[in-house]
Amino acid sequence: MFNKSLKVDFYLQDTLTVAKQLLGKILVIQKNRILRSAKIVETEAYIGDHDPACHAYGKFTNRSSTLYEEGGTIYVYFIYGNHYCFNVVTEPKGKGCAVLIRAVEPVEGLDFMFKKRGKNIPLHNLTNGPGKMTQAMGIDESFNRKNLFTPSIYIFQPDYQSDFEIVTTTRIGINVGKEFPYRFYIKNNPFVSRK
DNA sequence: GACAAGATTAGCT
DNA sequence: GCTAATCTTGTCT
Repeated sequence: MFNKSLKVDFYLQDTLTVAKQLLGKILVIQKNRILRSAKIVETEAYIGDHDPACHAYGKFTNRSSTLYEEGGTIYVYFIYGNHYCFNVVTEPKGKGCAVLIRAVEPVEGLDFMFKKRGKNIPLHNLTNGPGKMTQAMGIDESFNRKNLFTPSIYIFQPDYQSDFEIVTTTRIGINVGKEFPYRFYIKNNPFVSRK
């Protein structure tokens, strides 16, 4: 399976292109001998050079330094005292761009996910939000600055996939840069965080 | 060293 | 729909 991993060229593309093309792809994590995988159903783009909501906008800090790495690097940060957010760095080194994975549809490792999220929650609440999907998949700060080209974490295009429609909207939970239509999700997918 | 804000979530009304 | 919880990061002193 690992040999199907997306190559660095995919992540070096324009950030909006990557954000849209990540929909339908499968994120795989194998850590502590437990495999879990999920289909990406919702993403948001953050673009350093003109986007005030991006952590890399107008500044190079300790936290945002990861965003200036080459496309395919993983950027994980802690927010609101409770949650991790999982991002994929895009474009060539030095650009400061990334795609936030906001929601996924569980494929493998459901036992692991329910154990992490709580045994009695409804299936559709397992991974339908940026903090929820990191908790379910077991993503924490130890993944920050790693890349998506290792057997322990990677993304691939499944062989068979039914067609889907992409919905484009503005992003959620931010106070600046609200006007940019940089959020994308798979229409009618029950794991999308919000309509 | 202090302080405010934040790419969220769960729980209650 | 509204709000508390919770703590890291960046900025200013």
